[in-house]
Amino acid sequence: MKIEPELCRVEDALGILVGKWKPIILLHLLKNGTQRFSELKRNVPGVTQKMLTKQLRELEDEDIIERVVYPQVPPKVEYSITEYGRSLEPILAAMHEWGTKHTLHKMEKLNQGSL
Amino acid sequence: MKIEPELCRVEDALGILVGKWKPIILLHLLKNGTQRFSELKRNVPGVTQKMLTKQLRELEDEDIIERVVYPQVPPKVEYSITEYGRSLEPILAAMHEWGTKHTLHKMEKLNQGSL
DNA sequence: CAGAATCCTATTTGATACTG
DNA sequence: CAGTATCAAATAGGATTCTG
Repeated sequence: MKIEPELCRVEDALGILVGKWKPIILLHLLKNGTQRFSELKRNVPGVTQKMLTKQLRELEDEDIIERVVYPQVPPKVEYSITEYGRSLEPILAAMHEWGTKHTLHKMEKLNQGSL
Repeated sequence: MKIEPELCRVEDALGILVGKWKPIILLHLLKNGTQRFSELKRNVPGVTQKMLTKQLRELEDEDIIERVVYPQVPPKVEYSITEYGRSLEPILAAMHEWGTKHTLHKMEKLNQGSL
């Protein structure tokens, strides 16, 4: 690698991924494809409607996900990853892989402390 | 890829990288090796002493960077990336690369709007 | 169903002054 | 030089209620 700190664009990707519920939202859309608001709400345990709406809007504003409203009663809104959003997948995968190892790293550290 | 949302460990890496000054701090340490507090302060434009200290401490707590204090007057404290911290480099590189493309993406979007 | 609106708490970041 | 300490501002997150 060679990233010049002055030309750093790390924040662009980071800013999009940051948000308490964004990674899990993205993973669900990546895995399951299109999902309704209520499906996401079920699949993202603990999220409130307000926060789910907010995080979805922010992802939509960045063209990472697409929002389709079906004009009917009761309302139906579907969310899906855009092609552009799918380009974040390698980053999520890399972080997930790192996190898996990180869990081990922390356990080793704890064990050292108790020896 | 195949990340099961239920087993998601994305947050581990994300949590470490999140912080207004952390990416740039890491890039400087990755590029320039060991650096003193005052050097980092110079190299990270706009950061206050308080925030620099805080972000460095958090990275240190996660074993991403190492802090070495030389017991002398005036004080001298050096920071460097740990081997473990260096394992984050591919993630930073991936985000930087994505961010570079993202800049182009945004420009295209703006151009579309003005056509 | 998929939200919008309001109110509230918690966390993050920053400005400034002080210190061994 | 490399911090601490204090206070204030900004942002993120959450609980609850209401609605087409």
